[in-house]
Amino acid sequence: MTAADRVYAIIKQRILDGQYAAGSYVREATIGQELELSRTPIREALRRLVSDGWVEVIPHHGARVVSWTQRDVEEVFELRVLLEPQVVRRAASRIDAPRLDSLGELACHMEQLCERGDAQAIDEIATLNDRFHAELITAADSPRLQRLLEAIVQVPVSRRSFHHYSDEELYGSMRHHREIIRALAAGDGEWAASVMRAHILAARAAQLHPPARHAQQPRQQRIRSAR
Amino acid sequence: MTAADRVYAIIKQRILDGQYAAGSYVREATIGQELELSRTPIREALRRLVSDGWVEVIPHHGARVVSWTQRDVEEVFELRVLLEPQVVRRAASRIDAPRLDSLGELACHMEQLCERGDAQAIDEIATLNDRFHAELITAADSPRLQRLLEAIVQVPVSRRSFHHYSDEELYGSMRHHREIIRALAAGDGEWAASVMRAHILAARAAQLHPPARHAQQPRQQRIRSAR
DNA sequence: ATGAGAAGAGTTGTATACCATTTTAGGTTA
DNA sequence: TAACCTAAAATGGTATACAACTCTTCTCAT
Repeated sequence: MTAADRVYAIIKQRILDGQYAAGSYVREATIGQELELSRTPIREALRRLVSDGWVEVIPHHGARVVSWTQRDVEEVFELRVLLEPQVVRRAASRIDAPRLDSLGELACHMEQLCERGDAQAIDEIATLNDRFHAELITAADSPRLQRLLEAIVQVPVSRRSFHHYSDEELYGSMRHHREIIRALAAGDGEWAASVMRAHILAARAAQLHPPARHAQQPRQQRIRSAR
Repeated sequence: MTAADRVYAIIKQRILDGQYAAGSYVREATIGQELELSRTPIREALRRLVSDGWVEVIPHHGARVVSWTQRDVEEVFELRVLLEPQVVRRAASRIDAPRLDSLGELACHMEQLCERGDAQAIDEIATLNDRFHAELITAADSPRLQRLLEAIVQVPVSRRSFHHYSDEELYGSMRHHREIIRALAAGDGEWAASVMRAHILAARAAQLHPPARHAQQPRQQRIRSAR
């Protein structure tokens, strides 16, 4: 692992932690002194962060942590609604039994974590959910599709989205996972794509309209205790 | 504009021109001497070209211009079929009169060039077609959608595709342009998206199955003289 | 008081140098 | 002939010095 790799990981982590706030500048010299490195590896790390969409460079002025507006989030969901169904549409005719089993285990593990329901469990669900989608992308076997999705699905958004979920939304998400697996096992790409589309649209609804949940809170409680 | 930006643009252009053939190596030292620059900006440009998918790096050996397989072309069309309709779906509710006029002029100009039909005219059509799509993307007003399309629509493919067109396919393409404009003028995103989808699928058919044209050559001639 | 313009600080952009690593080609030896 | 060794060539990674640019601030004339 090179110094540039480490710098890349460190800066990215600090952006995720909120240590580097959106809109603030990441100074090459500052990081360099702190990590006792020259500007060269820092620059390379910053360029990679730019191409990954984490920071933007203003020529001769600096690298700024990107700010996410509501509009940005909507744009990403709009594209995910197109691309993620395509992932499973392709995967349906290409996935093999071992990977299906692997998906099943991930779904099972996520469901168990759902039962716990605490904040840490939510975090773990988010991690497993990422792996679930990553498995699907691998099964889809389309490097370009993978690249496009990696380019737009920024972890800070997807990671936090689970915390916005109501119990109903969370369990709905788990049911989607199961149904996607069934559709893939059946080799039915359109079925899988439809479920995935619903899956993404549900995520968007939870992300964009969290206040609506409050009015339904009592009903969710009933559903939760009913399981 | 920095030197690295210029190098990036120059190398990309040379790949498009065919000056740097697929599979050939882009040597840092060679470009550096030619443009009278050090390796630093060249390296930066090459890294960006790698992350944009134009070249690939063989460790310790060099940066090679990527070769396009039939599968790559299919992958790109598969993604364009998803993304380009989304462009006009968005544009339908956002486009203004001046831009509609501009699209009309481009369509008009392309149709005139169709009448000529020589190789140079085809080249000019390809250029105008690129501008047509670029106008649509601007009207769609989605930076991410634009970025994704720029990332996958490698011009060497789209540029040459028109030369594969039969007359029938070429005129069909022109009719698509007109119908897209009509749909946009009507503010009907789904109509526009459907036509665009057909537009891309037609392009794919022309690109992937050029031999099929030969059997129809006489009929095409008739159609051409019939207009 | 206000606007234009210049100077300065701060920051990035580029050149150059150094050594490590790897590949490749060529030559040597058994 | 085949295996091995060696040297050249190219990139990979980093450090350092200097050039160029941007933005701010201060001055000065109106």
